[in-house]
Amino acid sequence: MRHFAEHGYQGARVEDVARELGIAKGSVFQHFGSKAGLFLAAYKRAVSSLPAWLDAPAEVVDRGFWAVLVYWLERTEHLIREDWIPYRVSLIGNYGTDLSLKRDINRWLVSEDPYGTLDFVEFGVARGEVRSDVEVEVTASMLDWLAERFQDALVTEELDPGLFHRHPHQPQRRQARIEQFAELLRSAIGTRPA
Amino acid sequence: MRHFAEHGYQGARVEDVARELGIAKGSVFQHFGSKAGLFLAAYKRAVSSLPAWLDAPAEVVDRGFWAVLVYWLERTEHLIREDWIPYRVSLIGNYGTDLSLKRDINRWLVSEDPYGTLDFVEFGVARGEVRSDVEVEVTASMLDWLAERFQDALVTEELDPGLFHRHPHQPQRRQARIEQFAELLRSAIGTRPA
DNA sequence: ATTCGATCTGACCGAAGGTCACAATACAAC
DNA sequence: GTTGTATTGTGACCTTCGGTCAGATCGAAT
Repeated sequence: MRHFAEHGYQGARVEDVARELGIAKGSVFQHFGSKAGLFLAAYKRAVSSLPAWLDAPAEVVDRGFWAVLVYWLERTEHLIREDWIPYRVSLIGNYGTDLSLKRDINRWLVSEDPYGTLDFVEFGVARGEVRSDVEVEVTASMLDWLAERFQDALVTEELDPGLFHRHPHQPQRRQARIEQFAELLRSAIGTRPA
Repeated sequence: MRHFAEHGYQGARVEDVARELGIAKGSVFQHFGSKAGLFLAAYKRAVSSLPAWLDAPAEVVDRGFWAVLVYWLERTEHLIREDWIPYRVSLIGNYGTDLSLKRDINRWLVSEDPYGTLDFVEFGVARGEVRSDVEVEVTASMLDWLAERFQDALVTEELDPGLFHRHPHQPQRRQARIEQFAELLRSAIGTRPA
């Protein structure tokens, strides 16, 4: 994980990873089959170590779906500074490998749902905070896509369409963006006010 | 473009591209500097060849923002079948290269806005069909992200099953998906009914 | 025809993913 | 402890492919 996080997928060399682990290059291929297999294992570990939506503190969860959403949006930057390696690996897996590996990654994401997005959406629907007139899967996909992309933009200039990094050092703007984003999301998938 | 579309980024070999063009490998590097440079050029061409939002037929544009949106959502599948190469190249650029190349791609997308998303959103705001209580950039980013992702899902359904979808391809649900997607988007960024 | 810069060429290089015959180790049976 | 077998580890070697460069070729100006 660390090596991929530091060097990217292409930039990471299997032999270096092996040397750091004190084993021979051949052993890495013995265990993981290929560089892609090695990365996939690292990716799964990285993503599994990240918090799921409903892992927010109990008092936040008690306040409901939207409190949890805003909690994580605001918390992302913090988490990344504390523990940037899994985020970086996840970013690389999402955008920086190749399509066949991306397919394996996606299959895994769909089957494992490591962030518990489906649970989270169902939690929101059960509380009457998320609309139920659209299939849960569609809502969950939308939340997945947008939250992932928004976090990625928040975190890295590589994927930022100018939202956060165009004007450096404007924390109040960042906060405004988070609020606007949550507002758009609330409008999209929240229950309509009567 | 064709070669990248058929083989992916990693799978495309510069020498093969050169041979197909009837020139020497060295010449490719002369012109484009590197494989990444070659791909970037192909990517720009591919995306530039795709229609912008407001390139929809005049009578559709006359019917407003949401008519244009639905027009393109429904038309995408057609376009992809007629002319899959640029879509595939765009997909590869979005997910299948590496982060440093992705950075260049993103810079270009932000500076060129090849789909004219900002124009399109401003068009919608001017007609009172898109909300104006949120910064245009945020709205445009959201539209960009979702439309891109939606399109990718359609492309990969045809070209690379299992890459994006929670569910296997179900043609009869296609229309429903498009409608739900448009509905979510309308809720998110449309003007609120009074 | 000559000159000279721009462009093209392909043999060559080096890096890195991947292989495999052999070595080392672990473990079971006696 | 010894022997036999299976599992795991090793690193020299192979192949592929992005990238380089010295020389060849082209083309416009004189």
